[in-house]
Amino acid sequence: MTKIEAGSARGGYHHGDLRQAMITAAEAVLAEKGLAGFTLRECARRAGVSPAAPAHHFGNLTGLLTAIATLGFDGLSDAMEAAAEVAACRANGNRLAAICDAYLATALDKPGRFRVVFGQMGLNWEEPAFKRAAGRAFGILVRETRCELGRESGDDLLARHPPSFAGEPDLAAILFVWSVTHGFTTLLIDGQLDFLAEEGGREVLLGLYSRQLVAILIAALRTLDLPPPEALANPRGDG
Amino acid sequence: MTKIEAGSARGGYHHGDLRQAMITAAEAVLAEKGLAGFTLRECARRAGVSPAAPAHHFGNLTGLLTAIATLGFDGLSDAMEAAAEVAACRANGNRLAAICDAYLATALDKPGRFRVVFGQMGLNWEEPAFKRAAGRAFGILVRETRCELGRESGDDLLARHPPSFAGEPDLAAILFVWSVTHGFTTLLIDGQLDFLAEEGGREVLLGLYSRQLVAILIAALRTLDLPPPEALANPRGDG
DNA sequence: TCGCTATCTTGACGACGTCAAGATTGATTT
DNA sequence: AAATCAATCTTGACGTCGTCAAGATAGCGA
Repeated sequence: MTKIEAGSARGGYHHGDLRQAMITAAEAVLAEKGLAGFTLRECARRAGVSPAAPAHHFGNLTGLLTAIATLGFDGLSDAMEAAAEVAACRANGNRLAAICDAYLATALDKPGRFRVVFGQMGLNWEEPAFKRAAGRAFGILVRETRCELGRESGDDLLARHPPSFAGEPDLAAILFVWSVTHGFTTLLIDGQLDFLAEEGGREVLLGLYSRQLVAILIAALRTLDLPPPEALANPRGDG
Repeated sequence: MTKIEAGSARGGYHHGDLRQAMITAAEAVLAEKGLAGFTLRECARRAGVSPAAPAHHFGNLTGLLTAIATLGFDGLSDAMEAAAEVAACRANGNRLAAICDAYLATALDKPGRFRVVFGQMGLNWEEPAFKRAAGRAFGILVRETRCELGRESGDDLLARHPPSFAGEPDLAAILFVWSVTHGFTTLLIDGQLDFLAEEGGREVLLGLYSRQLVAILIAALRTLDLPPPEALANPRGDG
């Protein structure tokens, strides 16, 4: 249960730092029971507080989930930055590949938190801290994808107000990278690939992802050398 | 509300075809309120039946969701088969690209149903009908990916008992296709890309997916010409 | 016609998120 | 130092949820 000592911080009526205690409890619940068993009342119980107390700090359940999701985006950003840094120091290391690996690793490390971020629980996208965290994570993806494509790190896409990516030539590549990474991660996390790994466990799939899928992704970005987008326009002929 | 006429089929105490009525009601609820507002009681209400009635047909909420998910997989399979058929008849049509488009289109057409299939609601994977439907959908993906790769449609991967894909050389390509498609679909459905489409709406992103992302995917499969897997082994040099 | 069994209702249980009203306390002001 | 105030937390309640046990109903075969 990992019950936080009841009424911690300051022994009595007032908790002292309930906001942090709630977040800690929430992460513990997510780690133990996953998103399915996640409950506001349970988190309040672990924080040693009545069910109505968190309302003053988070408004409602959505507020708490948004706070968790903010942590999730920040954790994702930190992991990606660290992985890119390590890869950059290694000979033949690839920053973008490292980021893709870090994305999956982060999700596997804290699946519940990942599901809060990218699930369908309805977060508060107007929360400034949350918006900032999400923008940072996406910004890393944008930067590293363009770096891999050999682009100069000219204008920061996220700095535009409003962020209009309509004419951005690299947007397709960026979303391609994100789609592969997020798609595989989601499929694996949600158990959709379990029927493939009955004997070998998840290690086989992890290796497949890290060694083959990401390799295909990187190779595709390199060999195709996408823009100008006219070169890609309708090679399928069914439009 | 689209309330089904109370106690339909046969006017009285017994409904007559409650199972189908519940599924119909469930799909209506999903279409109107989405997965968030989905409730067993609400479905029973629309079917004109008490909250405990569905238990005899579905066991519990998971059973109803599994039935919906089975429909979801079947709808996905039907859409992919039809799209592939159409693409095959067109000059320069690409079956795999058509399948990727159909995947996204199906999800956009019935987002609630899609979220039941691929969400984290906990389905009953032991249900034979559900397993069969899921296997059919995955089989289509396998078949079309191998077709695109120029493989002979030799052994049916899904026919193996148990289905061991460990040594399957095309598995990476198959999962790559699924990851791209599922990843973009999930990101779009769950609103993660909304901040990109403030002015252009979703049409811009749809066009980007259909014309560029899928094109990159197909081109990658063609140019890379993956196996033997040794050719791909560790081109990143960080393993 | 008589049961038998599947089907559906009723009533209840505990758990959930949330709200209104009241209690408590730390901080600010006088 | 005393008084005041705003923030914080509790209590109790409301409606809704999924699920269960027990009883009512009705289609169906013997």
